[in-house]
Amino acid sequence: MDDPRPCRDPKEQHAWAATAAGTLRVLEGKWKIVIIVQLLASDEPLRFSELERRIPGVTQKMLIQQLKELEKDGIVIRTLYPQVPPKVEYSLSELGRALTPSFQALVEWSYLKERRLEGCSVA
Amino acid sequence: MDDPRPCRDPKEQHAWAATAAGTLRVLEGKWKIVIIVQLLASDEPLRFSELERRIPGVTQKMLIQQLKELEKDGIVIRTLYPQVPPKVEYSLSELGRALTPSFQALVEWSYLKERRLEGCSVA
DNA sequence: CCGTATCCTTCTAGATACTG
DNA sequence: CAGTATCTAGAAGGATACGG
Repeated sequence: MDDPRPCRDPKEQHAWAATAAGTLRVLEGKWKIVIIVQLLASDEPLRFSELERRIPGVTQKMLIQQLKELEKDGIVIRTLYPQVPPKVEYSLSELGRALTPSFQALVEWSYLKERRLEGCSVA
Repeated sequence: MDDPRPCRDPKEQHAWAATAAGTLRVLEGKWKIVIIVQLLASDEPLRFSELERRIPGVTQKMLIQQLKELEKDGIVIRTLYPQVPPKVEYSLSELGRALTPSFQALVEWSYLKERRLEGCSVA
């Protein structure tokens, strides 16, 4: 495994850590990870109601709130079709899709952690 | 880039998203990412005071709180040297170090995002 | 040096009801 | 269908003081 550190100079490391942590704060929020994973897992853009259906337990308020923040941060794209009844689709931006490798790695890690918790052989 | 989805069956995708999101909740908390990045960036275990010094803005209370949770979740290891004055070192467990690829990818993504924000050529 | 204990503020999330 | 508007409870975070 490669050295994760872009630089060994302590002051640079510090700046690096701070930047990373700051940027990653856009992923904070109880439902953002699930939303992104659902959009990653889907071939096509998802309608608001479809997201709501796929994310059990979320309320409309929370869903719209987190989607708005993700949109503001340039991660998801909202497309409104001016129809009656209204139709809105959400998809990942290029920046959002660039999260793919990170999420792949995190999902693998989550499997590792789950295996550790259960202490059993899922494989 | 590979398909991030472990399975195309919708029901499996749902379970996958839920599991991942649940597990990743152990990374929630204002200071956990910074703590992990600092420990990843360091060759050696870090003393409590050293972490405090490297994470500007954190209070003792928050630092110890987040460290305790990370320890409870099996990500960091606390080692107490029974001396006077006391010495405590924190390091990453095997599970913690397994976060390396994820964090590498996330840090790269954060660079991408920052470049996007600045609209300039860092490279 | 490495924490605990208290108090206080802010932020988050959820329930519920309503609208173009 | 896809939201908005209020209200409220609780969690998270922070300031400060103290202790082994």
